Amino acid sequence: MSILVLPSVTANLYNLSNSYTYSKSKTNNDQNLRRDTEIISLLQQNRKNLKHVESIHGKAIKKGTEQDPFVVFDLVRLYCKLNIDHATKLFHCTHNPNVYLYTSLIDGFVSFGSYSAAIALYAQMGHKNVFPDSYVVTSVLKACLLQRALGFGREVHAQVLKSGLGLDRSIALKFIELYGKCGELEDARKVFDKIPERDVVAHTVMMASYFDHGMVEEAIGVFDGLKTQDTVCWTAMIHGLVRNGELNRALEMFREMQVKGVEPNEVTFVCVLSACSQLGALELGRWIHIYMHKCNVKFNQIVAGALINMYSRCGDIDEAQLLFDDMKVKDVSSYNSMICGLALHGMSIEAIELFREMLKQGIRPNSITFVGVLNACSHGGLVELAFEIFQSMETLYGIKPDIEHHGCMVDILGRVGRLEEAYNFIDRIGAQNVDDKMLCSLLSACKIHGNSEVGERVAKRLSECSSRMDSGSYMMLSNFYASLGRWNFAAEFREKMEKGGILKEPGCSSIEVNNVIHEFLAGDLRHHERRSIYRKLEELNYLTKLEGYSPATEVALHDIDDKQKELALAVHSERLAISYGLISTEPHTTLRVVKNLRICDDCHAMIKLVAKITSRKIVVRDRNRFHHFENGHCSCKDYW
DNA sequence: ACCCGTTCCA
Repeated sequence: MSILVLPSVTANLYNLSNSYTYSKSKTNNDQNLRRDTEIISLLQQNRKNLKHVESIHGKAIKKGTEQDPFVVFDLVRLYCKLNIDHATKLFHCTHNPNVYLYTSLIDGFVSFGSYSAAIALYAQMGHKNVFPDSYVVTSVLKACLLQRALGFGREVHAQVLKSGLGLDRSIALKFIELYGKCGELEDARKVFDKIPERDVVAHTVMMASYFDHGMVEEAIGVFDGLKTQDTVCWTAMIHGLVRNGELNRALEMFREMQVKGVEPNEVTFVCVLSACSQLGALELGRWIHIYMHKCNVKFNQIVAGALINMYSRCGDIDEAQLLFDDMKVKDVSSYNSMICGLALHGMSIEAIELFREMLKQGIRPNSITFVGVLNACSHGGLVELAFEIFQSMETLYGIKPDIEHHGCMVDILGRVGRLEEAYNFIDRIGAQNVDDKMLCSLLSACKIHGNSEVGERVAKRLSECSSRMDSGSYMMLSNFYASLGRWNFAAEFREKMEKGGILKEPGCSSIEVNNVIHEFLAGDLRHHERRSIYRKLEELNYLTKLEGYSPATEVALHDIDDKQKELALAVHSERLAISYGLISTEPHTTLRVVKNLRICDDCHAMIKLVAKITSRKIVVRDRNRFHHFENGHCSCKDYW
């Protein structure tokens, strides 16, 4: 069968005649014959190509079967995937569209991101006296939850209860999801509790809703309420724990899943790899990588990206690079993972070269790409290049810089000491592009460069956005004033923080030894080998002082005497983690430490010497980037 | 005739 190609199909397409009726000779009483099977099977075979679908549509018009509800239905569904405007026009040319046709176009709008159009169409359906079925309701609820249209969702709920569709399973699932996404957990729970046969899917939806809002224990309660959990349910559990920062619990769950004999799938592995990335658990990550091959996991783009991310965030940028080079098909996310990884390791030139390579391959950068590239510029001190790229975002790639990108620019200017410029930049970009993170970064730069004049202006501005300040901002302000010796101001911000019920995020470092993550807080005495750890630390203090290390007491900012300051510094969490690493691993083993805050000058200076004295490579990931210490030097060249 | 819940990079 050849495809009839009309010269200007699209032009004629929507002048549909009103005369469509089957003549007696073409129909009999069998409903199945009341459809143009030829057109439908043609559409089945040519679903991917807009031109082909258009010409089949033309053929239907010629045959006079273009109002056949089955033909229109298939056409609208295909057009929805190919060209939403075609779908809309065809819909409006259809006489008395039935509920199926409404469903297809509503689904089309949803996948196109036009949620309000989907909702409007559903409302219009009511006015045309077309009665909803369970499918169209689930479709419009999908639009409601993505649009967070809680009010309309409630109207639909009332309608559904009246119409008798209230007991439908898929509708109930969507209501749980809608209420869950909108933060109405009690309503979500009510729907969940009313489902007569709560299966694993309903439990999974309810669980994910709790996790979305940080209600970890409630989510676990729902999970435990099931007798048997399947792969997806376990995965939702692991993902929920990861999202809520319960990384070790997530890994425990993964182990338990294996004990119970439930096969993980590629989604499970992506979640587990994310936990490894955040923990810096390289050995475990490597083991999982090997294990994935045994589980016949599909290595799709997301899985590959998760692996690249894991290796680079765990400090093994070479392995990340090898994986990236091996990828046959690379999309924008693959490049983003690698660019961000290189930036994290301070490999600015490599990151920017990769960005150029990506452009050469014709891959369009997105907003995340630029965060990575600008971060790379920041770590390399490449100010002018950063401005060039920043400007090109909108002019060349049509991407409006958001708050994150503006933050990178402030960071870059601050780091190289162009503080006045950075301040003017913030003034220029408008309040909607300024956040406390950005002001903190500039204030930190002012402190490092000893510019109290700009610093005070920034501090004033930062303290004015107290409504959305976190512990980092308060500590920054307190430390800034302390560095000027203005102890009363310093104390005031600490008090404000305590009164506001905001807890200081404690410095925490972790190190992986034999697949176990050991965590240390500053001055931590919980570890069972604490005696040996502190003995090692004392030895290191002694040896590094011989090498010329002198504790820079001004970085410890309490109003206490110098000896006390030295003591406070001496037990910073990263030092404990390194001491433990030294006593628990073979000589020459690389130590990898992950710290949740930024490393301080003093620890940085000391670790350089520790690496030299012990002939170890020491890799530290802090909040911002990696530091590779070796033989008395750091890969960041003391610039971070 | 429309299809259940879980995924990386800032």
